[in-house]
Amino acid sequence: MKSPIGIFSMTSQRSHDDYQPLVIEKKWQDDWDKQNLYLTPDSDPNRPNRYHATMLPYPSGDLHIGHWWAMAPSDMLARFHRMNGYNVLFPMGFDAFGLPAENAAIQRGIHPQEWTTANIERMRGQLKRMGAMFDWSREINTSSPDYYQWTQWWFLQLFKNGLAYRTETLANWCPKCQTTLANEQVVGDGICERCESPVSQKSMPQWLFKITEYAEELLDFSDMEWPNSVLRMQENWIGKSEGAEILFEIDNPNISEVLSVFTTRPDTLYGVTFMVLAPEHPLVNDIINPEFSKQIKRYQEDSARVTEIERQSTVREKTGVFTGAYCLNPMNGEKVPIWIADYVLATYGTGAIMAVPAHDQRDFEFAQKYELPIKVVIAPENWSENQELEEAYTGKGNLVNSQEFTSLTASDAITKVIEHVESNNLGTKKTQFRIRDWLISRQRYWGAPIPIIHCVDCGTVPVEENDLPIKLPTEVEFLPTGQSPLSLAEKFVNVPCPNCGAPAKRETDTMDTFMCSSWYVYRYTDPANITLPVGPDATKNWPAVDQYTGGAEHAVMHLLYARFFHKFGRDIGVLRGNEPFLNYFAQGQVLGTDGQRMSKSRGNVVAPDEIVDQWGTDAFRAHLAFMGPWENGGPYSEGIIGISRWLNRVWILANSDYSQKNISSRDVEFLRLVNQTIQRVTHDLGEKSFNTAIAALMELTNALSASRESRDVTVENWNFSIKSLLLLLAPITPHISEELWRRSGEKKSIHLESWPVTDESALILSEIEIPIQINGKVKAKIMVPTDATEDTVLELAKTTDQVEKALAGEPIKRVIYVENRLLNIVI
RNA sequence: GCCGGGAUGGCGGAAUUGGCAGACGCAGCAGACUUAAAAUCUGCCGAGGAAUUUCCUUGUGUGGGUUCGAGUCCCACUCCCGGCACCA
Repeated sequence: MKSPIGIFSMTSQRSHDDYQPLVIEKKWQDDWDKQNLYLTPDSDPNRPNRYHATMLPYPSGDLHIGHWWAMAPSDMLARFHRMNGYNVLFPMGFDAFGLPAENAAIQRGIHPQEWTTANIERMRGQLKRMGAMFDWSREINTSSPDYYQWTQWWFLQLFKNGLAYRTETLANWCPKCQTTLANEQVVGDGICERCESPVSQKSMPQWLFKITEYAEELLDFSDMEWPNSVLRMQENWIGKSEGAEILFEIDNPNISEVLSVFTTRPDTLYGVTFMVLAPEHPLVNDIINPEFSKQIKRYQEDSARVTEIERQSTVREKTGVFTGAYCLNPMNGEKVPIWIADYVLATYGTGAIMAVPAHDQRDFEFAQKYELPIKVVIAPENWSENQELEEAYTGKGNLVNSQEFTSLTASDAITKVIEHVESNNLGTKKTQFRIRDWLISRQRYWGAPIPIIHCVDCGTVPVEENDLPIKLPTEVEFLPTGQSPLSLAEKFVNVPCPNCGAPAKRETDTMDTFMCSSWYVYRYTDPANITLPVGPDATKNWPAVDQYTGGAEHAVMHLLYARFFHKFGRDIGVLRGNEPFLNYFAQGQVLGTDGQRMSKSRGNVVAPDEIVDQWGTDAFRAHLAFMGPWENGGPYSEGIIGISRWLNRVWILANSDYSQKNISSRDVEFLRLVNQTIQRVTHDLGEKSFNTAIAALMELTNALSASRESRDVTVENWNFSIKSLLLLLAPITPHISEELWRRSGEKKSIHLESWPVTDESALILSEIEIPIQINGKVKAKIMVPTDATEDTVLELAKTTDQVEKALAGEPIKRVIYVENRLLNIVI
């Protein structure tokens, strides 16, 4: 592929120079920088604030096409709103802590700090070449002490409010990254979100945040305009179930503990024929009948060896063993055998279930395998007593075999049974969530240290806020050993207890990097604040992000954590409002031209720098925006040549010395098209439909080319159309727009101009072409006055040859006329 | 299994409320300009047919339906993508 740029003939008869994007792009980027064009004031008396943000990049080394795909249209959107009279904040920064820095540093034998700083330098330059309106005065770097001091501050607030706690817990352990992971970071069939290794389980003391405290509120999406798919993902992840916790007495006078289970189907309580505990359930060892202890032990050991992935496989055949113990059904006192089986998860509900094989497929399969009784208590349609089920019946129906509850509908019975157990202290109504607390401990080096000191006498002591930041020591051996690298840094670890002064030890785990990105959008609004992460003036000016953009792969990670942080921040009086991101738009993912994910091994990586070198930033921006709907993503298209041709035509048009040659009546039509284009582009950019906005601009360009040839509109109208075109282009292709704007004699930047307004009166038509259908098939098209009545149109239609022929004297049964749309004659 | 989204020419895609399917662009074909190429400009471009500047038939994943009229609404299904998954 050879670049057409810069090889245009110099001998052409054109009166202007050629379009050289690289030259003008550099020129204007420097100029904008010099005049601080994109510095955003905290407020502006004449322009309401509007906050746009796009997810900040991880400084991996090079800006890749995914960054462009996410950020270039985001910039167009921010610029569009800026031109529409808002004081738009559109900041940029770097999410700089995290494993890749550490891994790269280990590979290259340099410090993660060095690697990160170099990458940020490089990527900042690449971002500047994008020509976006980023306000660089507010740039943040989450790995700088000025920033992570406040990440630590957030930890302390969570700790002081009882929402951060440390506990020995089974955690997801990535053997390759040598660190624990949050549930949200384990993807697919139990693999690490970062390195794609299979994740195992490991028990160790870990710090967690009680995101579960906010589970209910996190399900309230009422203040948010988000894609439905992302809301449903969060909803599924939070996983609310309503039901009851029911208490079963153990049938053994020596045991005082009761067995508690969670069920969403208290209506099926009379159908319980056995109980199942998870193998790890703490009650197992207490209730076990000694005769059975050997096989129970063996089963527990076996299931501990089975990986979490295998255990959660739905196709795996269910296994279990009888404990020899029984409990009593609280409704009727029936003796119910207690089993253990690993299809019951220790980590959900109470880690124990009441099994109702007739109405739960899993219990049904288990009962069949171990020949346990199956008792129907909800009658399927046309079911007769003692008829055996083929599978569990989970549908609606009325209760049978359920004493006083018999013949109630299942949904009524749920309420009645809950009332019954509550009034008899046999259980309570209960809402259960699937979401677990957020595990934030990482046993790696390149993260913010957790500001906690462990003292033998005082226990877990928070660092004084005045002592922040707790700086990450630089002289540390950070090779992954499974042990926190900070634990080897003696100077760091050994400190006096802030409480009693006795020798104590610092916490040596670092924080999950998702903590850094949970609050970063506020820091942009108040980047220099030295007393708070964000001050009250800033939250007043910028209470929330009005428009957030970024990939949906963060649906249940970043986007959920940030909502949790915001609600917590509100509750401690630091933040305003209920949500961090009022509008969120998830752009799709760009793939290689082969439709596969871009990767070096596949050799299908499209390098943005090369494209910019060859075609220019403006062409690349417009090309990305023109490829298709932003939310779809898809294979990268090679067709940037089309955009390049178009911009070249714009260049020629705007540089033309236009003079009118023919007096005509085309001016009305011409102005209509210009105004229609203003209307379409305004609508489309507002809807983030960049591809159709560009199509409309191309149509206008084509029409202008024709008018340039025919030279039959006034100079005034011509100039108006060119200015309109440049203004409409400004958010999409900021550099060529600026160059041509200034060449037209304007002294101020086009990016300080207002968005053009549609002249509605120019859109009014006196005549319109409408199709004439016979039985729904188009037979003719006729011009009619826009205010024509049905009768007029029908008479006009009848006079056309095609309609006359098609009617062939048949009587007209019916006429449908849609004003200014169509006429359909039914015969 | 559950939740969400999708399927339109050779390709990317367009189509306010049910109202002319295929805008805009790529690729392709033909032409103008040119010594030539690039650039620029013009025309053609879903399929089949009539023997062709026009007209007919057909056509938006499949099968039904509603309607004067369906890419769009309803029912059933197939395939693809994303998420969750023994969650009681």
